Amino acid sequence: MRPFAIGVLSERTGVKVPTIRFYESIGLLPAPERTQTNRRTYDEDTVRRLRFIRHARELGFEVDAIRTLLDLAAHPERPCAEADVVARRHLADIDDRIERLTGLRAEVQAMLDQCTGGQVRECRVIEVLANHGECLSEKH
Amino acid sequence: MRPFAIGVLSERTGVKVPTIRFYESIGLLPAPERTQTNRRTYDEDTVRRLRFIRHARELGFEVDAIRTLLDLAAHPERPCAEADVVARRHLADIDDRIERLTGLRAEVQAMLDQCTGGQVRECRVIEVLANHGECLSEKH
DNA sequence: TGAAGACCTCTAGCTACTAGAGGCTTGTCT
DNA sequence: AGACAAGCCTCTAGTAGCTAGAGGTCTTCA
Repeated sequence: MRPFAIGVLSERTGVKVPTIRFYESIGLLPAPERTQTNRRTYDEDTVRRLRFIRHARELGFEVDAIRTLLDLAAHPERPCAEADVVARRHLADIDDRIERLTGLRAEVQAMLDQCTGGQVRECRVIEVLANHGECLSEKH
Repeated sequence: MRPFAIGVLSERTGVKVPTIRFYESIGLLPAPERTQTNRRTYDEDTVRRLRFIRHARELGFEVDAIRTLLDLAAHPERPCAEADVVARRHLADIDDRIERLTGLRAEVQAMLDQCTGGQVRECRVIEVLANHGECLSEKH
Protein backbone atom coordinates (compact mmCIF):
# COMPACT_ATOMS: atom_id res chain seq x y z
CA MET A 1 0.00 0.00 0.00
CA ARG A 2 1.16 3.45 -0.88
CA PRO A 3 1.33 6.10 1.77
CA PHE A 4 -1.86 8.10 1.95
CA ALA A 5 -3.07 11.55 2.94
CA ILE A 6 -4.53 12.69 6.22
CA GLY A 7 -8.06 12.67 4.81
CA VAL A 8 -7.76 9.01 3.94
CA LEU A 9 -6.43 8.21 7.39
CA SER A 10 -9.37 10.10 8.81
CA GLU A 11 -11.87 8.11 6.80
CA ARG A 12 -10.29 4.79 7.56
CA THR A 13 -10.22 5.38 11.31
CA GLY A 14 -13.21 7.60 11.89
CA VAL A 15 -11.01 10.21 13.56
CA LYS A 16 -11.46 13.73 12.26
CA VAL A 17 -8.64 15.45 10.45
CA PRO A 18 -8.12 18.23 13.01
CA THR A 19 -8.12 15.63 15.76
CA ILE A 20 -5.37 13.68 14.00
CA ARG A 21 -3.27 16.82 13.83
CA PHE A 22 -4.06 17.45 17.46
CA TYR A 23 -2.92 13.95 18.44
CA GLU A 24 0.30 14.60 16.59
CA SER A 25 0.80 17.87 18.44
CA ILE A 26 0.48 16.20 21.82
CA GLY A 27 2.70 13.30 20.81
CA LEU A 28 0.09 10.55 20.69
CA LEU A 29 0.91 10.08 17.03
CA PRO A 30 4.44 10.48 15.74
CA ALA A 31 5.15 13.26 13.29
CA PRO A 32 4.66 11.59 9.89
CA GLU A 33 6.69 11.86 6.73
CA ARG A 34 5.80 14.76 4.48
CA THR A 35 5.53 15.07 0.73
CA GLN A 36 7.66 17.60 -1.13
CA THR A 37 4.79 20.01 -0.78
CA ASN A 38 4.62 19.54 2.96
CA ARG A 39 1.62 17.27 3.22
CA ARG A 40 1.48 14.54 5.82
CA THR A 41 1.60 10.97 4.55
CA TYR A 42 0.62 7.92 6.55
CA ASP A 43 0.90 4.15 6.37
CA GLU A 44 -0.89 1.10 7.76
CA ASP A 45 0.97 1.28 11.03
CA THR A 46 -0.57 4.63 11.74
CA VAL A 47 -4.02 3.28 10.93
CA ARG A 48 -3.55 0.59 13.54
CA ARG A 49 -2.16 2.98 16.10
CA LEU A 50 -4.92 5.51 15.56
CA ARG A 51 -7.63 2.85 15.77
CA PHE A 52 -6.14 1.74 19.04
CA ILE A 53 -6.22 5.32 20.30
CA ARG A 54 -9.77 5.89 19.13
CA HIS A 55 -11.00 2.74 20.71
CA ALA A 56 -9.34 3.50 24.01
CA ARG A 57 -10.81 6.99 23.97
CA GLU A 58 -14.25 5.57 23.28
CA LEU A 59 -13.83 3.40 26.33
CA GLY A 60 -13.07 6.54 28.27
CA PHE A 61 -9.34 6.12 28.83
CA GLU A 62 -7.55 9.41 29.28
CA VAL A 63 -4.79 10.44 26.96
CA ASP A 64 -2.14 9.80 29.58
CA ALA A 65 -3.42 6.28 30.14
CA ILE A 66 -3.42 5.72 26.39
CA ARG A 67 0.18 6.81 26.22
CA THR A 68 1.05 4.09 28.71
CA LEU A 69 -1.03 1.49 26.88
CA LEU A 70 0.52 2.37 23.53
CA ASP A 71 3.92 2.10 25.05
CA LEU A 72 3.06 -1.34 26.39
CA ALA A 73 1.57 -2.48 23.12
CA ALA A 74 4.91 -1.68 21.51
CA HIS A 75 6.74 -4.04 23.89
CA PRO A 76 5.12 -7.48 23.62
CA GLU A 77 7.76 -9.14 25.78
CA ARG A 78 6.99 -7.13 28.88
CA PRO A 79 4.61 -8.44 31.53
CA CYS A 80 1.10 -7.17 31.10
CA ALA A 81 0.63 -6.27 34.75
CA GLU A 82 0.99 -2.63 33.95
CA ALA A 83 -1.83 -2.70 31.41
CA ASP A 84 -3.89 -4.39 34.06
CA VAL A 85 -3.21 -1.59 36.50
CA VAL A 86 -4.20 1.06 34.00
CA ALA A 87 -7.44 -0.73 33.17
CA ARG A 88 -8.25 -1.40 36.81
CA ARG A 89 -7.71 2.20 37.70
CA HIS A 90 -10.01 3.19 34.89
CA LEU A 91 -12.64 0.76 36.08
CA ALA A 92 -12.46 2.19 39.58
CA ASP A 93 -12.81 5.65 38.12
CA ILE A 94 -15.90 4.64 36.15
CA ASP A 95 -17.42 3.06 39.26
CA ASP A 96 -16.78 6.22 41.14
CA ARG A 97 -18.50 8.35 38.58
CA ILE A 98 -21.47 6.02 38.33
CA GLU A 99 -21.88 6.12 42.05
CA ARG A 100 -21.78 9.87 42.24
CA LEU A 101 -24.18 10.24 39.35
CA THR A 102 -26.58 7.77 40.93
CA GLY A 103 -26.57 9.84 44.10
CA LEU A 104 -27.22 13.01 42.13
CA ARG A 105 -29.97 11.34 40.22
CA ALA A 106 -31.78 10.47 43.42
CA GLU A 107 -31.51 14.05 44.69
CA VAL A 108 -32.79 15.58 41.50
CA GLN A 109 -35.56 13.02 41.26
CA ALA A 110 -36.64 13.70 44.83
CA MET A 111 -36.68 17.37 44.05
CA LEU A 112 -38.91 16.82 41.06
CA ASP A 113 -41.22 14.42 42.87
CA GLN A 114 -42.09 17.11 45.35
CA CYS A 115 -42.96 19.67 42.76
CA THR A 116 -46.69 20.33 42.68
CA GLY A 117 -46.60 22.51 39.63
CA GLY A 118 -47.76 25.77 41.12
CA GLN A 119 -45.93 29.05 41.36
CA VAL A 120 -42.25 29.50 41.86
CA ARG A 121 -43.13 30.76 45.33
CA GLU A 122 -43.88 27.23 46.48
CA CYS A 123 -41.64 25.42 44.03
CA ARG A 124 -39.70 22.64 45.67
CA VAL A 125 -37.04 22.62 43.01
CA ILE A 126 -36.07 26.16 43.77
CA GLU A 127 -36.47 25.66 47.48
CA VAL A 128 -34.31 22.58 47.69
CA LEU A 129 -31.60 24.37 45.81
CA ALA A 130 -31.82 27.28 48.18
CA ASN A 131 -31.69 25.09 51.29
CA HIS A 132 -29.11 22.42 51.40
CA GLY A 133 -30.59 21.05 54.62
CA GLU A 134 -33.43 19.44 52.69
CA CYS A 135 -31.17 17.13 50.77
CA LEU A 136 -31.14 13.36 50.92
CA SER A 137 -27.48 13.25 51.67
CA GLU A 138 -25.00 15.52 53.37
CA LYS A 139 -22.23 14.39 51.11
CA HIS A 140 -22.19 17.18 48.63
CA MET B 1 -24.91 42.79 59.59
CA ARG B 2 -22.19 44.88 58.11
CA PRO B 3 -21.01 44.21 54.63
CA PHE B 4 -18.11 41.81 54.57
CA ALA B 5 -15.08 40.95 52.47
CA ILE B 6 -14.72 38.29 49.82
CA GLY B 7 -12.79 36.01 52.17
CA VAL B 8 -15.69 36.00 54.61
CA LEU B 9 -18.15 35.24 51.82
CA SER B 10 -15.89 32.42 50.77
CA GLU B 11 -15.82 30.92 54.25
CA ARG B 12 -19.52 31.23 54.76
CA THR B 13 -20.41 29.53 51.48
CA GLY B 14 -17.56 27.14 50.94
CA VAL B 15 -16.85 28.68 47.54
CA LYS B 16 -13.23 29.63 46.94
CA VAL B 17 -12.28 33.25 46.53
CA PRO B 18 -11.08 32.94 42.91
CA THR B 19 -14.26 31.08 42.06
CA ILE B 20 -16.36 33.90 43.47
CA ARG B 21 -14.52 36.38 41.29
CA PHE B 22 -14.97 34.03 38.38
CA TYR B 23 -18.73 33.83 38.97
CA GLU B 24 -18.82 37.59 38.98
CA SER B 25 -16.94 37.72 35.70
CA ILE B 26 -19.45 35.45 33.99
CA GLY B 27 -22.40 37.28 35.49
CA LEU B 28 -23.63 34.61 37.89
CA LEU B 29 -23.02 37.02 40.72
CA PRO B 30 -23.65 40.74 40.30
CA ALA B 31 -20.69 43.10 40.58
CA PRO B 32 -20.68 44.04 44.27
CA GLU B 33 -20.13 47.38 45.92
CA ARG B 34 -16.53 48.32 46.51
CA THR B 35 -14.80 50.02 49.40
CA GLN B 36 -12.89 53.24 48.82
CA THR B 37 -9.82 51.10 48.30
CA ASN B 38 -11.49 48.98 45.67
CA ARG B 39 -12.26 45.90 47.69
CA ARG B 40 -15.44 43.96 47.08
CA THR B 41 -18.03 44.00 49.86
CA TYR B 42 -20.93 41.58 50.18
CA ASP B 43 -24.13 41.19 52.13
CA GLU B 44 -26.49 38.40 53.21
CA ASP B 45 -28.26 38.37 49.88
CA THR B 46 -25.08 37.37 48.17
CA VAL B 47 -24.54 34.59 50.68
CA ARG B 48 -27.94 33.17 49.82
CA ARG B 49 -27.41 33.53 46.11
CA LEU B 50 -23.99 31.95 46.22
CA ARG B 51 -25.21 29.04 48.34
CA PHE B 52 -27.92 28.46 45.80
CA ILE B 53 -25.33 28.45 43.04
CA ARG B 54 -23.01 26.15 44.90
CA HIS B 55 -25.74 23.71 45.68
CA ALA B 56 -26.95 23.63 42.11
CA ARG B 57 -23.39 23.08 40.89
CA GLU B 58 -22.98 20.24 43.35
CA LEU B 59 -26.09 18.67 41.89
CA GLY B 60 -24.44 18.95 38.51
CA PHE B 61 -26.50 21.75 36.98
CA GLU B 62 -24.64 23.68 34.33
CA VAL B 63 -24.04 27.36 34.69
CA ASP B 64 -26.58 28.19 32.03
CA ALA B 65 -29.23 26.15 33.81
CA ILE B 66 -28.35 27.90 37.05
CA ARG B 67 -28.82 31.25 35.39
CA THR B 68 -32.36 30.21 34.49
CA LEU B 69 -33.04 28.87 37.97
CA LEU B 70 -31.72 32.01 39.64
CA ASP B 71 -33.86 34.08 37.38
CA LEU B 72 -36.90 32.02 38.36
CA ALA B 73 -36.08 32.17 42.04
CA ALA B 74 -36.16 35.94 41.74
CA HIS B 75 -39.74 35.87 40.42
CA PRO B 76 -41.88 33.95 42.91
CA GLU B 77 -45.10 34.83 41.14
CA ARG B 78 -44.26 33.02 37.93
CA PRO B 79 -45.36 29.44 37.33
CA CYS B 80 -42.71 26.91 38.25
CA ALA B 81 -43.09 24.88 35.09
CA GLU B 82 -39.87 26.28 33.76
CA ALA B 83 -37.89 25.14 36.78
CA ASP B 84 -39.42 21.76 36.26
CA VAL B 85 -38.23 21.67 32.68
CA VAL B 86 -34.70 22.56 33.68
CA ALA B 87 -34.61 19.90 36.36
CA ARG B 88 -36.15 17.26 34.12
CA ARG B 89 -33.67 17.97 31.40
CA HIS B 90 -30.90 17.62 33.91
CA LEU B 91 -32.32 14.33 35.13
CA ALA B 92 -32.43 13.01 31.58
CA ASP B 93 -28.85 14.09 31.11
CA ILE B 94 -27.76 12.27 34.26
CA ASP B 95 -29.59 9.13 33.14
CA ASP B 96 -27.86 9.33 29.84
CA ARG B 97 -24.46 9.57 31.41
CA ILE B 98 -25.14 6.73 33.82
CA GLU B 99 -26.22 4.54 30.97
CA ARG B 100 -23.16 5.26 28.91
CA LEU B 101 -20.86 4.73 31.87
CA THR B 102 -22.54 1.45 32.70
CA GLY B 103 -21.92 0.27 29.17
CA LEU B 104 -18.28 1.29 29.37
CA ARG B 105 -17.92 -0.38 32.71
CA ALA B 106 -19.05 -3.69 31.26
CA GLU B 107 -16.58 -3.41 28.39
CA VAL B 108 -13.65 -2.60 30.60
CA GLN B 109 -14.62 -5.29 33.06
CA ALA B 110 -14.87 -7.88 30.30
CA MET B 111 -11.46 -6.82 29.08
CA LEU B 112 -10.00 -7.30 32.53
CA ASP B 113 -11.72 -10.60 33.14
CA GLN B 114 -9.96 -12.10 30.16
CA CYS B 115 -6.53 -11.03 31.25
CA THR B 116 -4.46 -14.00 32.33
CA GLY B 117 -1.57 -11.98 33.61
CA GLY B 118 1.13 -13.07 31.21
CA GLN B 119 3.09 -11.04 28.74
CA VAL B 120 1.82 -8.10 26.79
CA ARG B 121 2.04 -10.37 23.74
CA GLU B 122 -1.04 -12.24 24.85
CA CYS B 123 -2.61 -9.48 26.88
CA ARG B 124 -6.32 -9.20 26.28
CA VAL B 125 -6.49 -5.63 27.44
CA ILE B 126 -4.13 -4.52 24.73
CA GLU B 127 -5.69 -6.81 22.19
CA VAL B 128 -9.24 -5.69 22.76
CA LEU B 129 -8.16 -2.11 22.39
CA ALA B 130 -6.42 -2.96 19.16
CA ASN B 131 -9.41 -4.83 17.74
CA HIS B 132 -12.74 -3.23 18.04
CA GLY B 133 -14.44 -6.36 16.72
CA GLU B 134 -14.01 -8.06 20.07
CA CYS B 135 -16.20 -5.65 21.92
CA LEU B 136 -19.46 -6.40 23.64
CA SER B 137 -21.27 -3.72 21.78
CA GLU B 138 -20.90 -2.07 18.42
CA LYS B 139 -22.20 1.18 19.74
CA HIS B 140 -18.96 2.97 20.26
C1' DT C 1 6.51 50.24 62.87
C1' DG C 2 7.10 46.21 60.48
C1' DA C 3 5.66 41.86 58.83
C1' DA C 4 2.06 38.68 57.55
C1' DG C 5 -1.89 37.98 55.33
C1' DA C 6 -5.77 39.38 52.51
C1' DC C 7 -7.02 41.71 48.64
C1' DC C 8 -6.56 43.60 43.68
C1' DT C 9 -5.91 42.68 38.29
C1' DC C 10 -4.28 40.12 34.58
C1' DT C 11 -2.59 36.12 32.28
C1' DA C 12 -2.15 31.43 31.48
C1' DG C 13 -3.20 26.56 32.29
C1' DC C 14 -6.17 22.33 32.76
C1' DT C 15 -9.01 18.22 29.11
C1' DA C 16 -9.71 16.91 24.56
C1' DC C 17 -11.00 18.77 21.07
C1' DT C 18 -13.41 21.97 17.47
C1' DA C 19 -13.90 26.00 14.46
C1' DG C 20 -12.28 29.50 11.68
C1' DA C 21 -9.09 32.57 8.95
C1' DG C 22 -6.04 32.97 5.29
C1' DG C 23 -3.30 30.78 1.99
C1' DC C 24 -1.20 26.91 -0.95
C1' DT C 25 -1.91 22.43 -3.78
C1' DT C 26 -4.33 18.81 -6.01
C1' DG C 27 -7.75 16.72 -8.76
C1' DT C 28 -11.46 16.83 -11.90
C1' DC C 29 -14.26 18.62 -15.53
C1' DT C 30 -14.76 20.90 -19.82
C1' DA D 1 -5.09 24.16 -20.92
C1' DG D 2 -7.70 26.57 -17.68
C1' DA D 3 -11.07 27.03 -14.11
C1' DC D 4 -12.82 25.85 -9.85
C1' DA D 5 -13.81 22.92 -5.93
C1' DA D 6 -11.93 20.26 -2.55
C1' DG D 7 -8.25 19.17 0.29
C1' DC D 8 -4.28 20.41 2.70
C1' DC D 9 -1.24 23.69 5.47
C1' DT D 10 -0.43 26.77 9.90
C1' DC D 11 -1.95 29.54 13.52
C1' DT D 12 -5.22 31.37 16.76
C1' DA D 13 -9.03 31.18 19.63
C1' DG D 14 -13.02 29.05 21.71
C1' DT D 15 -15.53 25.33 24.55
C1' DA D 16 -16.70 24.42 30.63
C1' DG D 17 -15.57 25.64 34.95
C1' DC D 18 -12.55 26.66 37.25
C1' DT D 19 -7.37 27.00 39.34
C1' DA D 20 -2.69 28.87 39.85
C1' DG D 21 0.61 32.33 39.62
C1' DA D 22 2.84 36.98 39.05
C1' DG D 23 3.25 41.41 40.68
C1' DG D 24 1.31 44.90 43.28
C1' DT D 25 -1.67 47.40 47.11
C1' DC D 26 -4.03 47.45 51.65
C1' DT D 27 -5.17 46.00 56.34
C1' DT D 28 -4.36 44.04 60.68
C1' DC D 29 -2.00 42.81 64.64
C1' DA D 30 1.94 42.35 67.74
